Amino acid sequence: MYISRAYHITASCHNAKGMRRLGSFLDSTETFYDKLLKSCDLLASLKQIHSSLTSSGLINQAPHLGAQIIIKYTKYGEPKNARSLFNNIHNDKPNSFLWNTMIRAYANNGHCFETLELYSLMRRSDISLNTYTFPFVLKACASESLILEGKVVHGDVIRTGFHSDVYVEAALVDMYSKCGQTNDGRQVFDEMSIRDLVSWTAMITAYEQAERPKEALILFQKMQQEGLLADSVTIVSVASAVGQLGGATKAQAVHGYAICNAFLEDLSVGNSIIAMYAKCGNVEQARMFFGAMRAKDLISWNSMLSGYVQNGQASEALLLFEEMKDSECKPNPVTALILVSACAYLGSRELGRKFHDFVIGGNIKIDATLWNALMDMYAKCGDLDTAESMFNDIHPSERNVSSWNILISGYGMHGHGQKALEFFTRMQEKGIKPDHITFTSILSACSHGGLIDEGRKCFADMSKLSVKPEVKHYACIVDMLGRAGSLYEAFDMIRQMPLLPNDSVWGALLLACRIHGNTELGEIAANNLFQLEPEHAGYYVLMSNIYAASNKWQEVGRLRQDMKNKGLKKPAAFSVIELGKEIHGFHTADQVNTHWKEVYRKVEILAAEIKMAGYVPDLSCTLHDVEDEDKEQMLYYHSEKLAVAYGIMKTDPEIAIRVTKNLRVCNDCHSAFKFISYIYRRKIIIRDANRFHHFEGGTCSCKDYW
DNA sequence: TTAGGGTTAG
Repeated sequence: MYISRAYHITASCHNAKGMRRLGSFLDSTETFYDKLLKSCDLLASLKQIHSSLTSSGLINQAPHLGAQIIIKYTKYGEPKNARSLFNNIHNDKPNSFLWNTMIRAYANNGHCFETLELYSLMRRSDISLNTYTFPFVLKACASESLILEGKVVHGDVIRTGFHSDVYVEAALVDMYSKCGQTNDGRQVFDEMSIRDLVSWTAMITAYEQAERPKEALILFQKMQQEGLLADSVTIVSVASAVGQLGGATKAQAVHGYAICNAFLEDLSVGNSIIAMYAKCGNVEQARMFFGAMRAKDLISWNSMLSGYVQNGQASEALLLFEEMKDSECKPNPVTALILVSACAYLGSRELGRKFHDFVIGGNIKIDATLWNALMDMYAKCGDLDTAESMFNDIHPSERNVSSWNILISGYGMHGHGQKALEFFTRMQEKGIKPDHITFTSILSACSHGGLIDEGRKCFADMSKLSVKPEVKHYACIVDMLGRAGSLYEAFDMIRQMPLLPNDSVWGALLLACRIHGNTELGEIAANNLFQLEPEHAGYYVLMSNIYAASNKWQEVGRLRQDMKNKGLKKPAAFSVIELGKEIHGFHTADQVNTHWKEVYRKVEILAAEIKMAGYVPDLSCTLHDVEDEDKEQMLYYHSEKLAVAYGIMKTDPEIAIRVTKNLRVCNDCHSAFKFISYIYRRKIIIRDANRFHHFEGGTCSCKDYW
């Protein structure tokens, strides 16, 4: 209708009055189209409006209308239509606005390379770049971590004299940060003459993303000292930084700050608080907060699920997922990723398969990350055949370093050190460069598989492949040497390491001293550990074990008193056995499990049988200063023995018994299971911490038990 | 005559 009126008016436009009528009609037409475009949310309607504007010629006279169509086309997944419209608009004068609009549409919808291509055309044309151009282009560089292109744009910013614009500067800080060049971002930030809230937040976020939470929080303090008040975006980053740093008081303070400033109305703040509490280890507080939230979105659910898994409460995550199914939020690939890792943590192949089916049935898109997570789950659950066949299903060009790492780590943790080494060699032959995770996995594989010389060689390879050894790599090599009995070589390694040894390094040495009964080095390791981790009960228990094994009961008593004074409790051992779809758990000396009496009887019968076959109880595996007969009795009721006994009672002989323990399997149980696997001709698979022990025919796959 | 920079699960 408007268009036919336009022709009518144009036809009568032969005097001044007619011209005025035309002018006011065009104005009202523009307003009309403007409103129409703002409310348009259908591609078909958009195409109609586009066609009307083109046939009326208005498209060339009102660039802001063309701009809206360009933005909407790109948003609706039609960037080609947007670009063709952009190419066909003919303005009398060069129009930076339209160029910026097209660049912005590309950048905001993930078309990074098109953004840069158009920017490059713009630079070479006579269209002038302005302060609006750069933030879009920098965003595109940031999204793909294109640091070289980002630096070229930075050069352009300086050359064109727009380096003092507060928007451009914030975008530069963000670009450097997202490209991993935090210090360069800081330099831009320091050279700014005016810093507003967004620039401060960009820099705080940069430190948080670079896992430099201390610097993020120092900057946050400084910002407040300069009189700027945080907004909800700032608080999200601050909450993440506190989560990385840990600390209950700080977390409470951030939560309080959010309440006082009414930031909790913003869902992203609430979500970041869930993650913050969970990362600080306060999963109960996270759950309370989550439960009290009036509105929850998918990220709230995923944050809580992930919080449980991070804190080793994978079963809680699975229970929460049941609640999620009744909510309005539908699981996405991130939910699947979290749940698959929960199954991996539990070592439950049954559950893992269930989730794999759920992912397929629920049409959840499996990307490379989720595929790798599924592979990892199968590997951790001991199903290496499925893991390897999934690996083979990935197109060779799409196998990334993580895919290789998962297999190396999978074979390694199951005691197949040689197989892990084969994959380590193969990945290099295929031109994939091992990273720090590859080396942690391969060193651990050598340790678990008793391949000491190969392990030494891999450690030496690190510098050849320019991977700098980190503290965790030293922990692996100390563990490997220590378990193999080269205690003094391990100790020398610690003394010579160029980094400060942490608790895992000294912990590896302490464990080795426990294995090989070395009180002297054990005390050195323990004293370091008591300084580094005074609240960690496990180290006191290990040292007590060393003393107990050499009958130093006075020292055992002293350590126990220490623990008592500090309010530390020996971590409770817990073992889980999966029987079909049921999961049964046992504590040490469990008298709570409904079947405990019959399980005790079975365990006593087992003990008598294996003794006849030559099993000798390792009495050093109990802490107590009691008669040997009582000690032996105590050994029987270790959680893993109860779980295995239950498995023998309840499963068919051809089925493998799969038990997962939260702490390391004790030496006595390790030896007992060899005998049980022999006498009962049963396959027994025990998972402790991050290693598996496959018992069959009287032997174990691992070579790192004494 | 219209446009711009910093945020949460993985």
